[in-house]
Amino acid sequence: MDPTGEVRTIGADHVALREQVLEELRRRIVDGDYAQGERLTETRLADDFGVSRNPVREALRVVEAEGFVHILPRRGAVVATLDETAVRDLFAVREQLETLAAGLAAERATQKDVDRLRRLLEDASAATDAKDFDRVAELNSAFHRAVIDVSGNRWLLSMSAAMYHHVHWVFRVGAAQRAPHSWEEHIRLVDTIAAGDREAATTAARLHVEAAAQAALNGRVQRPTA
Amino acid sequence: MDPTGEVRTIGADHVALREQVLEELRRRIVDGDYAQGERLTETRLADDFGVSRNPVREALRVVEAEGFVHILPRRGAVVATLDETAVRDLFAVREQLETLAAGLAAERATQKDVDRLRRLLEDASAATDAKDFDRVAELNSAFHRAVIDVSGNRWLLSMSAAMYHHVHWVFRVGAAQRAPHSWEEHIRLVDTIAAGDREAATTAARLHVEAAAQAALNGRVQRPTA
Amino acid sequence: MDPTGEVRTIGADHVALREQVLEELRRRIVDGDYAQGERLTETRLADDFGVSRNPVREALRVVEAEGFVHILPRRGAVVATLDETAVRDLFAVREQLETLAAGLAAERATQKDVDRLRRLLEDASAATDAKDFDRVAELNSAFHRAVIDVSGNRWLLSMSAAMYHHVHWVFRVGAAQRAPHSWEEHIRLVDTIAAGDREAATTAARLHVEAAAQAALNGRVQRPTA
Amino acid sequence: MDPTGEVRTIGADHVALREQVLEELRRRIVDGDYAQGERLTETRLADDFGVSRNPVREALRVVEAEGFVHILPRRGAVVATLDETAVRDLFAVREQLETLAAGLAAERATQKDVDRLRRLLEDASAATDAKDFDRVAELNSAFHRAVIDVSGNRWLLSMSAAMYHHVHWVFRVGAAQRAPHSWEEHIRLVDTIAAGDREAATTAARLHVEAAAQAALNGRVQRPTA
DNA sequence: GTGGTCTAGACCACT
DNA sequence: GTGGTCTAGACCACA
Repeated sequence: MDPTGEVRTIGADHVALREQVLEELRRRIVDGDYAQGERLTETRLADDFGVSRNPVREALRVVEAEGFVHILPRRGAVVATLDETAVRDLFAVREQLETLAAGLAAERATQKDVDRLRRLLEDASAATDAKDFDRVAELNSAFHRAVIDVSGNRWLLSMSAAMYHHVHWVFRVGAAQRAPHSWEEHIRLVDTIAAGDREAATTAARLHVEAAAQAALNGRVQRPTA
Repeated sequence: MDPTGEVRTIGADHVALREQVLEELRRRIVDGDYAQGERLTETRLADDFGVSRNPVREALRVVEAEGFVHILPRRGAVVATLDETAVRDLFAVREQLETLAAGLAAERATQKDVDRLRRLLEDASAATDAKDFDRVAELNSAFHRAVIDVSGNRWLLSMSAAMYHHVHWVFRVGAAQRAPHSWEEHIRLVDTIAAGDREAATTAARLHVEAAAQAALNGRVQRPTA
Repeated sequence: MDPTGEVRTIGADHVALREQVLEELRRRIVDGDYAQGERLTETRLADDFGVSRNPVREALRVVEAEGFVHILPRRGAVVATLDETAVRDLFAVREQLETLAAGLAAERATQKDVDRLRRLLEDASAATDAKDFDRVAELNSAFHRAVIDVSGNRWLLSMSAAMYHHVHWVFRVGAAQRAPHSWEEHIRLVDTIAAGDREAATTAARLHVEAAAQAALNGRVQRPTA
Repeated sequence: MDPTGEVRTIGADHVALREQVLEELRRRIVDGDYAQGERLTETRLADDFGVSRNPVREALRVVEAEGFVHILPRRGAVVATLDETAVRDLFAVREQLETLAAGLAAERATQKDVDRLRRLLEDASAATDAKDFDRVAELNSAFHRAVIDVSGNRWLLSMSAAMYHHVHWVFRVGAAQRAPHSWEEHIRLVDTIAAGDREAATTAARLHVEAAAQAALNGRVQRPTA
């Protein structure tokens, strides 16, 4: 997100409690610490995080808008459930957004952008060799965010942020075995972007998402809780 | 939206303050009551709405997530700016989501769904004749939401909610003259959905969004406010 | 400082901007990034840290109380100068405080306390072998703080905090060659504490500080700037 | 304190608001106007002193560093509590610093220094006869500061400033009956300093502090306030 | 609703 | 003009 690598000041780095709560809450859902269908009361979350209920409330509004929880009036929040329909719907949308991103990226990518993408591929390759699968998952998200970044479309950027968290979620609670395979598709995608071939990039993105959807829907483990 | 038509209880009808604040806040931005670039302090909003600052804070997190305002750490909220790039980006994403919705709707629409869509078209026609343009704009959003509803994809539904508010915004602060024209495209779209022709529906949606984008980008009035 | 190793919550970990500015400011002085005698304007520091001037002002009051800067009325802050007298004065005071601490520690140390001290000695030994001198300096401060912690005297604790930052400063801008030697003295000190011998502990502390003072005064590099 | 006796300009006399707030705040704590354990909100202090909250905040940082209040993150300031342990710890440290000061003073005192000390003793004697106990307490602090001043150790000077305010605090909230007695010990101390006898001065200082500690710990009135 | 925290801006004294 | 000082106002978090 900050490709310049410049030194950040204290002021810019300082994050509000609300923000930290938001990230930790999202992480716990995505990582399955808070299971699907689990009831999340404000008090419980406030205790878990060692803060008062106010920052918790604001964080809950955001994860609700992102679709991670449902908030029932006067009944509190419940972690959303990833049933097959939800996953299918998610990937259908993802395909549309990602093909658009790939096409735009192919038109706009500079050499620097391509270098950045290739570097992510190399890092992922190294992490895969080292069997550091958490890092691989992280780099997967980073790669797709980078493509969207290159596309230059700010709406894609803001809409896809929540989407990739969900994609991550699907694979965390599902199967991780697809990791090695997907990176070959990533390489093809970067090649088409580097070639500036919009058509080919769009197709490469479509194939990648369709393969990912296939994997997600087959490999899924049903674990709705409570 | 509530096809059951059953009587709702008081408890179910009650909407949280936060929710009312959210809708009114969004309305004021979309209607231009709060101009682009305008600074929105929590205290001012709390006064405007006659509530305490807490529900205002939570509503602000949501409109931020929806892209209507930017929140600067320790500096407060500022209404987002609809420059040409933002509009272009918005319509590029809209095209992807709406073509997907149209294709899915063509596959899944029942006779009842088609009737519902046609009824909206008729209402809009009547409203146009009556020169009730606010109602027309409202029906425009309702129509597109209905198509997405028919598509049955819940992700589309949740992602597009914020999107249509933005589309609405673009036309409010831009030009409204496109209204009569767009309904002819809507009729064609419903015809293709009724015919169950996915391909044709996708194309009809694309043409519609492209025409809308064209209109939005040409008719746009520059009114960024300090 | 937190020997229990328990998980800290977000709320407890969150630090005010003022606090971060304070630590970074102190670090930059101790590390020589801000040289002795250098003028520190509030604006410059605010820019350096990317914050407004208010947290900077509050941090300046603290480093002034700690003796790192002098604040001239309506003239701003200047980094203090470590001349020979200052170093001599510092070590004279340190001797008094550290001999008291050692004596009290000998009287009160539990087995757990002794284990903690020995662990620090081992860590330092490892860091010395690894030639990680920054870590050695850090462990040096940690060791002395631990002794004072064991002494149970809260006044010693609060007064010595600033003092050890100064000691660190003296060695950073002076010579680092004393590191290996001092740890032998530390070992002797821990042995006397473990034996519960107040007299011997007091003596060991005195000898250690005197040797450190000797080293500091001989090895000192004169670098007052501006 | 200003032996030159020259006329001071207006500029030099002007003290920053922050400084005045600091001294008044410290005075009110030491005099018990703000009781132990009392909560001190910024707004309240700002009102009490008729200034804005900013100089109050800066003063609070200083009294915190001096140990008069504890500042809880995001919760505000509370006046510290003088329980028996705190007093005992304080006097243990005081003994170390004061014996050092006495020894150094014995080595370095000029005739002028000795005269200055004797004059303070006479003033105190007069004030005691006049039963002006506030003045006596003030002269007590002035005497000890003068000894440290004569010692020439600037670290002692800066560290002991806060310490004597605390000593003063202990006697204000405790018992004042020790005043007459302590001056005899002061006289002996000055005699040893005048004689240039480091050993004897150190001993005299130790006996004095031990007697003071004894008095403080016995005469203490328990008044921790909610 | 109260209170801590930070920012922006105005004042004013020394260059 | 530069820079320390203070005030006003607003965000953020707690109860």
